[in-house]
Amino acid sequence: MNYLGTRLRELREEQGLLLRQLAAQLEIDTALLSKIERGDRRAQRELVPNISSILKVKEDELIVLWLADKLEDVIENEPLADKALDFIKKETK
Amino acid sequence: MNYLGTRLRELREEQGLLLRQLAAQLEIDTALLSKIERGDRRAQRELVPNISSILKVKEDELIVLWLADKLEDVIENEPLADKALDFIKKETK
DNA sequence: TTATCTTTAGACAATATTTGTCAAGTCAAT
DNA sequence: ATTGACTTGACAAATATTGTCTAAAGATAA
Repeated sequence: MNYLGTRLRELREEQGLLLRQLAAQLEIDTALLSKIERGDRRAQRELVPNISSILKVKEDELIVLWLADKLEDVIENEPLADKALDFIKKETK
Repeated sequence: MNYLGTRLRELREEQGLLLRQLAAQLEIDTALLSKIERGDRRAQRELVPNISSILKVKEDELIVLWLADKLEDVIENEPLADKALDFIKKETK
């Protein structure tokens, strides 16, 4: 899964921006942005606010997606993922 | 939070084992085991099955705790943690 | 108190993982 | 066939994590 990257590509295309244009604004390499959108790399946490302001979308939305990607990285291929999620939801409440 | 380490210490003490005894069986350094129990280090994923067999507790229980610790590492200090957890629970269902 | 045993702390080393870069590649449209 | 947009793969650089060693702290008994 790649929630953030998928959403970024969607937003970028909606706004008719090229990878290199958005990459330039974010001051990152075009290839890296391509990888982020495709889920080959994760965006740095600090990049998310920049992205949200450039693409004019609520920061919270993107942070949730970024976190979801990170959570997925932890639980992928883990049969007990669901139990762990329940556990932690219960614990942190 | 340190779910796994807390539980390990509990189990080890119940069984009257010293750090160095358990560490020896796990073939890890005593100081490292101390850190794991105290949450200063995370156990390696592959260690969990060994631990469960030595302490004679169901592997699943410890894996859930290990995963919970890892999930916590991702969401700690994140105000949107709860939303991300909900999101991913919904998505992976 | 001192001697001994267990556990912890801290600095550092060793490893592993993640992120970033570059150059070359594909693919579509012209 | 050239150009422009994007992707890929190998590698480098940067970060993060895990492990080790030594000394210190804490407890307890002699």
